[in-house]
Amino acid sequence: MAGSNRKRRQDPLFDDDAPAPQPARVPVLLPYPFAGPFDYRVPPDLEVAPGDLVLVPLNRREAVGVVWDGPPDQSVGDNRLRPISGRIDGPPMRADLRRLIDWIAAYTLAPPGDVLAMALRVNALRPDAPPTGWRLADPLPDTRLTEARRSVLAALADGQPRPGAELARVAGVSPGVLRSMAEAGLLVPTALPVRPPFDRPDPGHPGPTLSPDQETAAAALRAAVRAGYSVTLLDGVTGSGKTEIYLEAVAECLRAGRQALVLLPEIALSSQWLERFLGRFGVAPAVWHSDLSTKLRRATWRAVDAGTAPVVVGARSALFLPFPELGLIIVDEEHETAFKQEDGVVYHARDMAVVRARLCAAAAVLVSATPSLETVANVQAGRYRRLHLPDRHGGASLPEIVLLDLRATPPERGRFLAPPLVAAVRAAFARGEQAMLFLNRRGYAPLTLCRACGHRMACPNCTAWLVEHRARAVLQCHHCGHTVPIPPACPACAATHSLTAVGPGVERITEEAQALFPEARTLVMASDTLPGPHAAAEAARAISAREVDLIIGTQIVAKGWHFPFLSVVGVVDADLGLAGGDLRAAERTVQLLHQVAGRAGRAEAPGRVLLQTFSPEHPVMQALLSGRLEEFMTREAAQRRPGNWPPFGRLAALIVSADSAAAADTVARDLGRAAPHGEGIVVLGPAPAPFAILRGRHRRRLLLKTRRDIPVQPLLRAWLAAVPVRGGVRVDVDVDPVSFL
DNA sequence: AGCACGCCGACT
DNA sequence: GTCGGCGTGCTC
Repeated sequence: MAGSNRKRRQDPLFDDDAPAPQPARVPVLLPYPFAGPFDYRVPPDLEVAPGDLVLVPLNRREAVGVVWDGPPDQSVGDNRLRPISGRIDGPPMRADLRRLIDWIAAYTLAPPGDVLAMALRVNALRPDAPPTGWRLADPLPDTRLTEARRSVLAALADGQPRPGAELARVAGVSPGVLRSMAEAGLLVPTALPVRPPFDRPDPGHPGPTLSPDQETAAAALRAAVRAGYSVTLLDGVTGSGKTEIYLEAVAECLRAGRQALVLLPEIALSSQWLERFLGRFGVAPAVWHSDLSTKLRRATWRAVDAGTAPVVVGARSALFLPFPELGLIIVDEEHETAFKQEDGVVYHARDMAVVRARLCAAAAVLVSATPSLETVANVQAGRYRRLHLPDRHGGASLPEIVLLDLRATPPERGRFLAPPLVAAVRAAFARGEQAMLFLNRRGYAPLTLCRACGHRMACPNCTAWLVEHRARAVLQCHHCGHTVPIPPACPACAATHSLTAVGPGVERITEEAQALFPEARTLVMASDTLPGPHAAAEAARAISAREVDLIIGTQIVAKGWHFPFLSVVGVVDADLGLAGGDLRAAERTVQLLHQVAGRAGRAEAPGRVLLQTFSPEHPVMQALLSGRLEEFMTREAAQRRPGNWPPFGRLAALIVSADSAAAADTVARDLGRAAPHGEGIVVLGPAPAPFAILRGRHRRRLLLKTRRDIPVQPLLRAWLAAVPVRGGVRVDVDVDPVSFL
């Protein structure tokens, strides 16, 4: 505000004839990894204010930047200052979004420019955006008109600009005619008016009837939406109707004339969610994800900015959309690790959603059947409120959980489905119901070894085995994508017919299932068999239409689907996620398996879930068996508290990576020596990162663990500044790491 | 991130 | 003899 003369107020202190107080220099944030904004000189004929998009000279080129806030840093002398080239038309970036960018940069230690780059990638209004439509020149030049040109003029006679493709079609001319008319000065390129591309959801549209419990929760959320900033955890078992409840909060937000954002972990798999939204409001919401078409992206961005997209459902990046009136952010499946962005700027969309809510005075609602320990800790500390739903809604009972001890009832040799599971699937088919087999592993087999010499097929770039994909006849690394044809002989000992698949993937389970149930119509759901939203939506439709008997899938089958005829779910390897000493392995396994189990028996048919395990006595299995998840999470939390592990302490990881092990070791050792120390501060490592070699780079890891009242960012900044990092070596920072890869 | 400058290999 | 590989350095 101060310093902007765009809106010159009648101020007695200023002589109206004198130039308005325009600062000589302003900070401009550029979408590049610099430590902070650069100062630029403001030319006398230009008026800029914070948030304006500007074109500036940078080195030997022009760059797009955003005029930032606060005083310029003055570290560069006036003589070295270069002038802003010009303002870019279009709405400025609003203050709350600028604060969000600053906040994320400060918290994650990412260069602010890198965070800005994410927000600008979301911005569909680039300076090179082509004109989006045509209107008639005024006045019209006096030119001879052909018949084709006359029909174009007729099509534009109502004064409404039209997009080129539409105009050519309506006028019945080729696009070339429009081009030549533009050259002749008859047509002028013009921005199309913001058409509301999204219908206004009607909060009064009759939705489903809520149970008394649901109505109580909905009323609490409505009140929260009216009250400004707050964070509420909405939790309850799968099937308790959480979606219906938070859609009431969305309705209340709409009644208040504000916008709502719903973040889903996997927007590509949201077809059923959209149907429920449609059922509640009668119209579809705006959808946002990274591979929207340019046209739809632009329309959506503009509509959000203009406030004519009242509800947006989207993936992580929707957090950076320019909502002018954001009143509510829902984070559905808040425990999902998909909300953590792992490359580039490393941030957790759930936590940043809470930050944005605070900056916008909006309500945040975190939704999950199995809330993360972080969120539960925030509830217990009084920072978040909690709305708990005790029951499944609509009379459907929770599925019966059965533990299948693989030691007691092992599968046949070379098979992976134990007889009781086979029998349960067969029984479901006999009743005309559907069954699902869940295994969180793509491909045919996770390991290939030579029976003759014991050689294991490993990735040359990563510390990982190659996964066999038999249908494509290749071995593939799931970390770097390295792919080789299945070799005809062992590469180590040259023995033929000696390579053996070890362990199952969904492909192998499919093979086994087809042998066991040859009459069943089988559908495989994995990220590589369902490429994109349409394939996933089509699969969901086929299942709901009972065109499928058996569903075999990886974790994408767990995501919120509602399959009314599915009554038996078999978990092929319930122990899978527990291996490897990850801090969150148990928590994540409970969350994933509970979610998978929730797919069974949501309608009339009661569900049965069979978990194949080698350790039925494991607390994770016992928690799933008893359904007392909260108790389990409390015990899990109790184990983390004494060592100050998250959520009771703070954690940050430094990943050192280099082309050579020696270079990585040197920097890792230097970091180890310069490690911060003090009361409540612990540094673990350096140690080889769990994938010691990834994509050909050698990786070492250090962990900084502090008491919760000690902020890690200043420690990290000082630490990194103390250790010079030479060329070819990178040190990546991950504040609040969720995975330990 | 770009885009330059800067020193060592296979080509018109 | 040049074109060109990408290593590292700088950008208000």
